[in-house]
Amino acid sequence: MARPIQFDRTKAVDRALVLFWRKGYQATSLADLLAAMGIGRSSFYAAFTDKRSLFIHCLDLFAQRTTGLIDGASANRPPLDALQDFFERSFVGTPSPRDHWGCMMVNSVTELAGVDDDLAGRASQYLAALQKRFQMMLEDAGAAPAQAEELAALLMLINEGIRVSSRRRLPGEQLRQPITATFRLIRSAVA
Amino acid sequence: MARPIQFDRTKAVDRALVLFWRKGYQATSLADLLAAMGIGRSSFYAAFTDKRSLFIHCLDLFAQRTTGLIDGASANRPPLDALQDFFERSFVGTPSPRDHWGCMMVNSVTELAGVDDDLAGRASQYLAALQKRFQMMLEDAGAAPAQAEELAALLMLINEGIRVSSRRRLPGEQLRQPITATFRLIRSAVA
DNA sequence: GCGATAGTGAACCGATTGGTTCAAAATTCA
DNA sequence: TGAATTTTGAACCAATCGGTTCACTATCGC
Repeated sequence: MARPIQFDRTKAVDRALVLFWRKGYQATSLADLLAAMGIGRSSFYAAFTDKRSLFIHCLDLFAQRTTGLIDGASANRPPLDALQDFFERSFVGTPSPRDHWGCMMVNSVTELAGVDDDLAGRASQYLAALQKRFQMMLEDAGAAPAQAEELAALLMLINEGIRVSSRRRLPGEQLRQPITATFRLIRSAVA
Repeated sequence: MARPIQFDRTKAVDRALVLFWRKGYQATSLADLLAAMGIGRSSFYAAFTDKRSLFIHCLDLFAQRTTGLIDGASANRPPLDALQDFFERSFVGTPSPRDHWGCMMVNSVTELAGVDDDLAGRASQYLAALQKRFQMMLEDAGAAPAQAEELAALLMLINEGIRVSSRRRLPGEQLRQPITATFRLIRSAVA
């Protein structure tokens, strides 16, 4: 009865990421993690130090993948189109269950602010970096620096709103329309 | 040394509400609640049944007060002005610490979706009711029904975004500007 | 083959979780 | 005043929390 060989680290992290994403930090127990990752307690602590450390790692990974998602949409396309795509792709045409998990950074901020300010601050920093990205793309689209900053702040508000709303399992229709309206505003302002 | 007489129920509930608002459901322990409310365990369970029941009660109260806040702003004023006030009052000119607590309904949705769907659903319902309120005020301002519905959805997105951002302790400047921009859009669309 | 290393499951740990019990004390009403 | 009724704190409960220890086993380099 050959015992399962050494576990696949990246796959285990992915499983953990999904759990943290869906249920948040506190509601994800060690037992949940071990079951999902398919490893034992001792292996867990040997490989990831801590529940908290693993969470930080997952949050890191999530942020990295999110910016990667923007990069992917930016290939050879007008910056505004890519930006709009980033928002619409999140829930339109994606019948994936992820649609209802929101954004791990937004979730972490709301769950952990005032509880674990270090973790919440990390998540907030990643969101700030994402917002800077919005800003740069708006400048690429021809917006003046001050205008790009203002519009990026508006986009981040919309982004946070979308992630919260998606957790509410609201019909996608209610999300798509405000996005197109916002981008109509942006395009007319930039042009 | 006269023992303190029977505790003030409404004051105790208020203290609990603040705790739940700031730290969320899970991170608020019974010990936290008892200390803040100034009562003993047995009194707690006799009066409020449950931690969960008390939370529901507080969430209820929060939603009720939020709509009350809109009503307060609506007295003898153009509906759009009142609506805009509701958004700007949340963080401008209010040096209160509440500014950084966000919205208990938004917090509850993100924290509890997928963990306690009953509680999360309740919070979501209250948000939906608030959105209906937005919609009615937009209609009062002269918007066509379909347009009012769309703009209300946009406003709810902005609202959720603001509450998340306020938890991040972002400078109020970054919130106020997108709001005025959004209302500029709304006013031009409704007129 | 062998020794070193890495990975593993199970037992165990103290602390904390939300919740119950109960006798004593404070209040109410006659 | 004295009996009935609330209200109270403290002790207690099982369950779960995150984390550690350790002997055993698979793997890898030689």
